[in-house]
Amino acid sequence: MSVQERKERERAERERLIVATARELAEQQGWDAVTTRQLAQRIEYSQPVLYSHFRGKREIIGAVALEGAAELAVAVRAATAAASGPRAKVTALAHAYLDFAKDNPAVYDAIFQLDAGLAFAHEDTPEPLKDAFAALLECLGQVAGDGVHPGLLTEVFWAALHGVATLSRAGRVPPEFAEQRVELLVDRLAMV
Amino acid sequence: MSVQERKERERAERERLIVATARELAEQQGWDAVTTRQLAQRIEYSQPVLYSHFRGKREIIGAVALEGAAELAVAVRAATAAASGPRAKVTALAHAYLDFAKDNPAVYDAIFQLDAGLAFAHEDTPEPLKDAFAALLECLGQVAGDGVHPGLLTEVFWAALHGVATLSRAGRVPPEFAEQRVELLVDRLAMV
DNA sequence: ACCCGATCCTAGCACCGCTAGACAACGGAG
DNA sequence: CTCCGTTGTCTAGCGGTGCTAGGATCGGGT
Repeated sequence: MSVQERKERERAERERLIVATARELAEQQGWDAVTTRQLAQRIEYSQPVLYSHFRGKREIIGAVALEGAAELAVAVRAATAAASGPRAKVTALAHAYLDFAKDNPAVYDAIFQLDAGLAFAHEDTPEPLKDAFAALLECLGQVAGDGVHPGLLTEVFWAALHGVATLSRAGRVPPEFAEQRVELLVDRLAMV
Repeated sequence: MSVQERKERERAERERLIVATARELAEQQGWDAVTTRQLAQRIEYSQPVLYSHFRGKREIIGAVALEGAAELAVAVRAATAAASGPRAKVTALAHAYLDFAKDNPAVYDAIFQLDAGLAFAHEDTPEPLKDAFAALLECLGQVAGDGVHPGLLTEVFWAALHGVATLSRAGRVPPEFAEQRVELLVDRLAMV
């Protein structure tokens, strides 16, 4: 059955190629430029090949989103682990989150902005998404303060970060006071 | 010149019809259903007529966005004016904002989510957008606290509201604790 | 009454996501 | 070694999108 195994390996490899190419193209030229024709040409296959791996374009975006969510969780955990003291940890988390959004705008859009057919806040939420939320919760749950549910504070803090991320990237808020905004968020929302 | 005036009036009337129809269709069936063909059919004109009023679809979305921003400003001002005391005013503002987002999802998307080619945070920002921000500033500027720039707090509070609005509408956060989230936001971000 | 400009529509372009059906390549059976 | 059947891939095309060129038609000014 070595033949079949080889084919499966090649197939998995090609699937990774599709996702990586979609991501790369989206970061370079925006998601509008990620058409099935363009994508097929870049991976040097014809369009229908895409549909033998994914049900449609949405599912490709979804794959990029899951990959990105996993990376976001890693980035957040690394940042909080490197900082010492609750306040520094929360500040590091905020920066890690906002930096991820700034450095990977297309991926961030795939996760949160575009409808990639992802379920959230249910038991059938994909693992990477739950894990990304868990990464936030691990840090923020410790600074919720008395009488405040850790999950609730995490949701609100996350929402605030998400708001800052999207509004600043869309130019809806001036970029020069980014640092002060983070400070204000940390000072007031977290009880440290 | 009465003839020319009548024509101008009819033209302005038709422009309003286009915007109103686009908005209605978007709220009913989502922006995806707002195609130039569908829109043209609803106003009982052919497609090219749309392009004699607007440069393209983006500009139509932009018109809906501006209309919505003006309404949002009105709603926020009405809510804060009706409440007495700083804390009640801020809470009312938050509810007015989130209710607007919930009740007019398509319009809210036009303002903040879709790229309608609108400039923000510049001097050439359209008046309704500046005014909507001013409406937030009028209330939140009074609860910034010592040493915090009113504009900065307004931006952060606005971002938090925006985050809550988008994440809850996309089902990325459970709906049952909406009230508690608002309370937490008001309690911590505003100095009241 | 005629002309001419404004106004509107038909038809079409290039692109999109997606799919049916033809075709080739290749492992396994006789 | 040959033939068959499956598996995989491609070409071609469908119905849709935003947008526009060019012709017809209507109506006010002379």
